[in-house]
Amino acid sequence: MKLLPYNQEGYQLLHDGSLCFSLMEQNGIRMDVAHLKHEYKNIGKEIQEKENEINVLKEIKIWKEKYKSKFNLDSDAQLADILFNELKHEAIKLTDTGNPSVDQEALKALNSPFANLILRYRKLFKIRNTYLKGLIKETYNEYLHPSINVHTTRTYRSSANSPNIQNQPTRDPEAGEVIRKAFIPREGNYLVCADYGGIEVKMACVMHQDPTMLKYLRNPTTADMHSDFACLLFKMDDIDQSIKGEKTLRAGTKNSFTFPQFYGDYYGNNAIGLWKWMGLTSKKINPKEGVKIRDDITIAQHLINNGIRNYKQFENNVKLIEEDMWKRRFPVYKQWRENQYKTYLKKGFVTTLSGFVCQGLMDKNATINYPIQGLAFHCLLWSCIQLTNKILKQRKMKTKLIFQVHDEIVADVPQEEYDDYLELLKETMVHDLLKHWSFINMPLELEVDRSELNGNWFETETVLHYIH
DNA sequence: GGAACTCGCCAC
DNA sequence: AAACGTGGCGAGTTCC
Repeated sequence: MKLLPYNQEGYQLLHDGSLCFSLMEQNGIRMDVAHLKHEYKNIGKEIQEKENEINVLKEIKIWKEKYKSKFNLDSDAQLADILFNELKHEAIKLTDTGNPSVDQEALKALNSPFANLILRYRKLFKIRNTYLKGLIKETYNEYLHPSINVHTTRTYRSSANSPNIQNQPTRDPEAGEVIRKAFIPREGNYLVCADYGGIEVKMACVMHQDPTMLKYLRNPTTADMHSDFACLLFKMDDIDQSIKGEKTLRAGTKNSFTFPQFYGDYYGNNAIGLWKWMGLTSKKINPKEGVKIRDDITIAQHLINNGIRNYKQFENNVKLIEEDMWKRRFPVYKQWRENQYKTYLKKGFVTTLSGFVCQGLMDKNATINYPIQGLAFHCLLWSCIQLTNKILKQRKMKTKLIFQVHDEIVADVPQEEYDDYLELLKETMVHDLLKHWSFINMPLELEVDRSELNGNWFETETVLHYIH
């Protein structure tokens, strides 16, 4: 895969972007080394405890008898052999190469003390060996200087290594706390995290200009795409996000239907995901199971009341909503997708609006997704460059950009510069970008989270939600 | 002893 | 007819 600027603008973006990121690398991230070392020991003890608990189980006896001195708790191949050959469990899923899988989903399905302990052990092992170990290794004089690359991805996104600053845990609260508490601002500073809301969906829309999607994106306070699809999928009149179960259904729709559909997924996978989000554990529908919606009834009971009595019928509804989505709601978007692929077949490449060529062997999804991901990231890259220029040249501020995660910029900001920096973010990431790329014909959203003064990356609060 | 592979899992 | 996009990395494993 060759990376290739399409025009002068593309070239300049990578040139300035490289310089900007190189400065970020120099700035570095302040780390709480004592915390890292303390947690490394702490988690180590927990790992040892789990090992001890696992070691007395009957499954381990069988495992050790078979593998003798080669016994290795960290070997997935051995684990699969014991579970599926020796203990005759049924494999519920296979790996890419056709072997029985022992990933999280497969082990959860076994629902045994042994499988659950392995999962717990793995999680702790990951926190210690991938994250804590990597952070300790790469921290010099209390600062971390991750490498940021702009030349490694087919999509023209960035990547990061040593360590990968772009995949630090956050969704799992336990891992998030252990790791993100180690990231701290300089003395007297805040960590300020600014991210674009829905930038990929917006950049897709910039290209396809589907009128229905435009309407959603131009009316963010009154229209909500994910709620609308949730209503169709679950046969509800509306979604009340103040009800916990209904909020979950909306989140499930977003994560298991809308976004995967945009990436090129289909109803079959979506239905499996949605079933889990509802809290249903087997393909046989159980009216007592599932999240509670309004009037305190389960989603399973609600579906039954509305004529969906089994998984197959639910999957069929997802199929109907998929058709509705592309044929009736977003026909222009659908046509644009077809045209992307046709263009590629004819010319051998597609381009991004930021000035790059996507070429090489691509399947249909790639011709659709690469230009979207690239352009979305280039919104952030452009903002990083402008922010850096303003901070250094125009304002001579002490604020430092320290890293970036695709659609989020993290800065280390002195208390006295905080108000100015917040204004700079709004001006640059929203107003200036809209002027710079006038093809962006919809509002942009900016969310800013801030740590406490002398706080850390784990304990942050939202200080701004800006739409313009 | 290192390269290349598999698997699993973290992020957007 | 088939069916989810982009990365990095630790550990195990296989091969040379």
